[in-house]
Amino acid sequence: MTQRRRPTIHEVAKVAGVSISSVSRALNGNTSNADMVARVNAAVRQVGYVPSVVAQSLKTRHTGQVAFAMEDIGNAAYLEMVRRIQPTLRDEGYRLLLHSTGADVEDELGVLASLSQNYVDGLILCPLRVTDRHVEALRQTAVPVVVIGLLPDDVPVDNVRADSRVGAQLAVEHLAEAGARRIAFIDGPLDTVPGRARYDGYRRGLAATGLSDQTDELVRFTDFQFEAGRRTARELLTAHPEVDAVLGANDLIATGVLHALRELGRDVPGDVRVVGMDDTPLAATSFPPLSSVSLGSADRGRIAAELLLRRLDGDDAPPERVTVPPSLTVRESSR
Amino acid sequence: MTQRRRPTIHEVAKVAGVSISSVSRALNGNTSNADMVARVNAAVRQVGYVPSVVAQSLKTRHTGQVAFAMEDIGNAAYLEMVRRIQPTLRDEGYRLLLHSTGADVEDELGVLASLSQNYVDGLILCPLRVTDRHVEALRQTAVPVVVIGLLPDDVPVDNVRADSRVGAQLAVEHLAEAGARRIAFIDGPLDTVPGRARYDGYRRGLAATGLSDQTDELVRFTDFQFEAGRRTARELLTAHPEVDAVLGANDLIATGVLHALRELGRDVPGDVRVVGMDDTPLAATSFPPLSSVSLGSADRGRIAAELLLRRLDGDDAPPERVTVPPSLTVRESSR
DNA sequence: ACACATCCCGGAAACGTTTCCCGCACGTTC
DNA sequence: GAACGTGCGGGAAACGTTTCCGGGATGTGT
Repeated sequence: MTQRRRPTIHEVAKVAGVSISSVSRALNGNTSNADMVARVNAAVRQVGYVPSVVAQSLKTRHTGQVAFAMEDIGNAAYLEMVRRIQPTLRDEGYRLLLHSTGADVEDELGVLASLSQNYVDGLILCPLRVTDRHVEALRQTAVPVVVIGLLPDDVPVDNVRADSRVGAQLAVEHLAEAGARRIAFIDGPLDTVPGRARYDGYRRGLAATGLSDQTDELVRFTDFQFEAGRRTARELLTAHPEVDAVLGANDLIATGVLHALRELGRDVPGDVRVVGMDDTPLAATSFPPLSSVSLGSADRGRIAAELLLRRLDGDDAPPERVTVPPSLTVRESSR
Repeated sequence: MTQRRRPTIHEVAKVAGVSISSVSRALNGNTSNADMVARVNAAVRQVGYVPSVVAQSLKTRHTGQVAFAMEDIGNAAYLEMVRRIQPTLRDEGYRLLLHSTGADVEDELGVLASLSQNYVDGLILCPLRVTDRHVEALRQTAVPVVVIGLLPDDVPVDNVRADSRVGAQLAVEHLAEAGARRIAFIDGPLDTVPGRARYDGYRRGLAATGLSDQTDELVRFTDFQFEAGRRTARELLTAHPEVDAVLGANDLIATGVLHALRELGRDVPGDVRVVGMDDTPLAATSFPPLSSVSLGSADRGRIAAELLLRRLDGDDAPPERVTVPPSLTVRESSR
């Protein structure tokens, strides 16, 4: 554990018998003298030189780092995004900084503010809510930002979004097509962006399938969690035994629904069909395997990373907006 | 989007009418002159100054960054770790860099090597396997490293480990106590660290409960995945219908086992009891809810972060080894 | 053979901080 | 009132790179 100081470019230069400028040029491929390159490389190996990225960053004004900020990496959708963002960035030589904001809007704004400390070259942000202060901060960031999620039209920032409204509609249409007539919906909180969009999609789905005489008596709002889904489904199905299909606003809720149905002795999909949303790994492992609407989390992550990379590459085209279409994966729970 | 250059400490100094040294001192709390502090702060606000962490890093020789490297963040155990590591580090002002190595040992070594680029102050590493080259690299890292997982005794590095051997043994003893006599085991690959340890624990559990006359005919090795578990369980249970309990080497495998049993028309836990390992969220949402051995992923993450923070704080006590004890959560699948 | 363009390499500045060192003003003590 | 210690603030060096610039050597065309 000898803490000898790391060799610098100066030692390399001395050993190779050249100037530090030449070392720098040789290492960065800005020289055509093959002999020089060979000598420098030999010296580098001899002294065990590794460039200091910090010094490089100071000089070149970019860090090779990108941050991804979201509420909680434990959320399956964000997890899928990270899994795609990281390799995409790494292939281009960028490191990924992870920032879980918790449900804290202040913290989210803090991330945006801290960008001017310039330890990152760019940011991918999944905001919980977009407040005026977000918009303000987004307008004047020092580095490129890509936002995943809904964003007002006039914010000049690259934007990748899912279409969970269409996704929910898709699910309702699928259920109706399979013969369901009393389609219940267990949503998350209505004052969240996805909660609202999914509710709208549900209503549109009913309208599109001629079931819109149905009032909201089959709709419940709760948390995007397993237990919440289970409890809520139990109440709903006890009060409305005529329900023949349930859409859960995410896979956790839908899995809770499956449990509730089992407890109530109802067969899935025989008595009641169930569809979830997000198409997380949970959908395939639940019983019965859960039909689920994929909102393309992985794709959104990849696209966001690609958009950001383009910006980092100097592209200054106008901000782009990409909407990833949802797709339904039908499994046994609604077959 | 005016790309005005960010103000530096020099502008602040000019506006405040003091030297840059004084600005630095005032900002870092190294001055006792309250008036000076006030003037500097005013100037900072006026010009909108934010210190460059890169320049600070170059000068102070630490970056405020810590890396966490593991195989795949998609793995629930690693995910739990990250969820604890990140806040723990953040509370002390450190940022977290995420590095998924994929199943690539070279990449893992690359992470270790890149530490000498000193863009991080420390590393938390979950190695897949520990080769001689790992040991060598770990001996001479430039920054503190904490390894989560098994590590040879003579590697002078802080180490946090689970005891998955005892964990597996715990599960077997629990199953035996509940009345099981023919306890099968579906393990991951035997040439992985956890695969080996869990197999050993399984054998010890059989020995401890007087079932060790049982040969390995009830043991299978496959991947740590859902489909693998399902397929393997189907084969195993077809060949050995007398099996009255199955231990899955992780929750994914065990969930696969639950599906297989349902397909074969066997009741859980009536005909066959099932226990998984890792106690991931999946255990609570599967049907029936899965008993599972927690290996304390979250705790391991937290402890690793705390150990690292101590090192970063300058503690040079001898390397520490912490073993987190497993604990069994009994749910319906083995009740 | 001379002028000129071209190419390489070394010196030095710059990136934006922190911190060492020193001079100076001030307060204290005799 | 002079000598001394104390403390505060400014100048400058340093962290480790990249890159601009200029000088010398080399090559080419007439």
